[in-house]
Amino acid sequence: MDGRLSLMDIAALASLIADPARARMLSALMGGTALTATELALAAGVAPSTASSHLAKLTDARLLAIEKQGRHRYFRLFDADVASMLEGLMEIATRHVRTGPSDSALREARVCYDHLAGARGVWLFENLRSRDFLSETLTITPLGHAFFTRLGVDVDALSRTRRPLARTCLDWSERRPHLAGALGAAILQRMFALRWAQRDMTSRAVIVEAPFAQLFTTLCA
Amino acid sequence: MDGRLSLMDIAALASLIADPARARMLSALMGGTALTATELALAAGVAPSTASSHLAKLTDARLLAIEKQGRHRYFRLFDADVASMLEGLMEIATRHVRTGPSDSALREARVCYDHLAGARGVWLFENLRSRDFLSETLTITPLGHAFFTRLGVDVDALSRTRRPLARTCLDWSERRPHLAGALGAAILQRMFALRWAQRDMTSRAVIVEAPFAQLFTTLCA
DNA sequence: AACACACTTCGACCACCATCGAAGCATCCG
DNA sequence: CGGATGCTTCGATGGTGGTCGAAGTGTGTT
Repeated sequence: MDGRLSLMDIAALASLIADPARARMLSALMGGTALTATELALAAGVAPSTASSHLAKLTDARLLAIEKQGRHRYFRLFDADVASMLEGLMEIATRHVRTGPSDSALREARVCYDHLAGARGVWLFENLRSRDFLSETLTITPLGHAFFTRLGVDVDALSRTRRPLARTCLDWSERRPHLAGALGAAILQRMFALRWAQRDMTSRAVIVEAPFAQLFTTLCA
Repeated sequence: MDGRLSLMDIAALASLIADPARARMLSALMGGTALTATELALAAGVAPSTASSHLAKLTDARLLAIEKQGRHRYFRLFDADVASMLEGLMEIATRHVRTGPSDSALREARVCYDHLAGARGVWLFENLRSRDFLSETLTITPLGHAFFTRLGVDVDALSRTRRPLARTCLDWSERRPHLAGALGAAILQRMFALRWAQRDMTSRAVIVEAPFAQLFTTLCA
């Protein structure tokens, strides 16, 4: 609303997340896809008017960003840092819970904002590192450039964007890093396009096709 | 209270942090030193009875741990993961605030739970990496082992503890990683012992002595 | 044994804010 | 130019939870 950048303390930020309806909205948006106000109202289980009030607050605080499109307003997480902060909260919130069967799929593979997380995400990152496609400082090596191009990722186009190319993000289920940033997002997109994986429509889970590891390894050669 | 591990959702966790008094307590404990209930009541600006109620909730949720000592009860952050989660919140909460003069000391050097953060913390970590004292997977190299021993850190003793030896922690002011884990904590301890740095008693700030970088470099040789 | 100190429990009070429905705007469609 | 859809604003309501002081419990001190 007001254009000024708001000074926020940690309590004010936490109170935004502390409301169950808002938390459900944020969780829904952790999937990375932008959703309309109506969809978010449904996800949160509140009336449209209530949802509207919540969304205004989250947008004001720059936790969410709006993309207007026709008569729809699509809400998404403001950026990957917000997603990362939310993952950090989840890590603590779920730390004492021993994995129930319900979320085993999430632990296996899930979307973290716009890149791959979970066991498969960590596996992917460690593979890229050990094959020397990514240097220790997370720059793309010549070897990696060739590989990503084979995968269908336009590395040069990515590096022209303002977004950092490769970053790590601590995985709350594996407690080891996985790949984030523009490259992480692009890889997941290619995985979907190549049918190596597909989204579960009802959650953040990603269903990775069985021969994924083999396909990946083949492409490396 | 109850011995069972509580299932918590992200909203419940956030609501614990959302109260201003509790947030002030947590911030005070980010300094790493354990504090008594009375001290925390003072820091939060509430009556002892109110503070007691807050502290019970935070302890129940395993955000805090208690150390009984005589007729005092010392409260501290449960572990480094909790501290890291709080840093993540701070990163988002302060992201649009351009550095006021008041916190320039904090940006320069501060305690993050029990290790060094801020510009000096990031500098330290990058130095240890580039001198190959720490490998890319954050294990201690033979070269590093010798250096840390010279510094007065008993690496072998540290590696016998359950705590991970070296981890990274994203610095909210620098937005690059600094060193956490048992090694990070031990190094800061040695810096205090060697008078390379000293704590500011009123905040998380750390006053690093001017010749620190030179002393450090000399020891590397 | 008596006192002082550190902290907790209890009960009453009050403020904040999430919630809803109804009505108001805005945008697209026929 | 209606009419429908998507979303927001407004006003009223109610519950949750933070707050304090006073009294209670336990632990050292003299």
